[in-house]
Amino acid sequence: MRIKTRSFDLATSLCCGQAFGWTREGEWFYGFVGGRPVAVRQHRSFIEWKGRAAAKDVARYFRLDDDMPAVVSAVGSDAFMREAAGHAQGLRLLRQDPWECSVSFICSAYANIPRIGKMLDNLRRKYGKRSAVDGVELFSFPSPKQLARAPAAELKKCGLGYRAAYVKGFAQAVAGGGLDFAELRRLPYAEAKEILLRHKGVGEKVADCILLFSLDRLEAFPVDVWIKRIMLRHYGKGIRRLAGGRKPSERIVREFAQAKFGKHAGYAQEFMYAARKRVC
DNA sequence: TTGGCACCTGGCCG
DNA sequence: ACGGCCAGGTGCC
Repeated sequence: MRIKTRSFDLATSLCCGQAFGWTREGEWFYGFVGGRPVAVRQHRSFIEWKGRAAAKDVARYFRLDDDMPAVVSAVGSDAFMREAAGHAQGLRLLRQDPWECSVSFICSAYANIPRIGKMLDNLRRKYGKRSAVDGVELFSFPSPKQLARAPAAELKKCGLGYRAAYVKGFAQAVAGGGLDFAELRRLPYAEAKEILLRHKGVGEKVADCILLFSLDRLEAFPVDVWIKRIMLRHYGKGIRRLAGGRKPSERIVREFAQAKFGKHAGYAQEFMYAARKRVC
């Protein structure tokens, strides 16, 4: 099956660090869309895939509903951001599953990218269901129930370390109905974030990642060490003014960015991150 | 509200 | 080889 696209680049979107579940073999990417195992590739302006995923789920996952020229013009109010967006051509945010996205970023704390990928892969292999597409073996992401009942020591052995307790607690909240993603999706940014922050292992940055990558809150602006560095380099003057002489905190950087880039601030963050080696 | 420190663990560096 | 250092943050004081 295939879908025609515009302003879309599959590899850029899948490899910019927002999702961890994809493995690449040549031009094909293997992973899950809408719970279904798929192999996806880009051919000219088409997204092409093998597997039983529905076209509407593919379009939804890759956010083909976003109007990219409008997004770029909304966030590109200065030369630096326009240049960053230019180097990140075709990058889309992905609309990920909130549960998997939450666990992914809870695991991201104080780890590096290869290690985060390893932790999540270990969880899939230990608790997920095995399937295959095109002869390639794939494991689904474990359900909240599965991780809720897994012994913390077992999660630790997947390489989660001290994050095991956070993941287990979060899984119990989701499995037990104490956290409802469908409800979060309906709430405004600040209210949804406040609820996420109640859970151990979810701080400001992780909450913003969950909101941006899975709950359609495009005004979320996750501030990690990279983004903070880039923001201070290019907007240091304005940020320090907002900080009122104090050392700029992550919160100040985020508030500055949200005020400057507006309701699509999250895209500005992704453009900067993707272009960091080129222009930052 | 802000600032500072410890943290599981695996991969990299010297 | 093998010990020290650091990593996409968070909890806690």
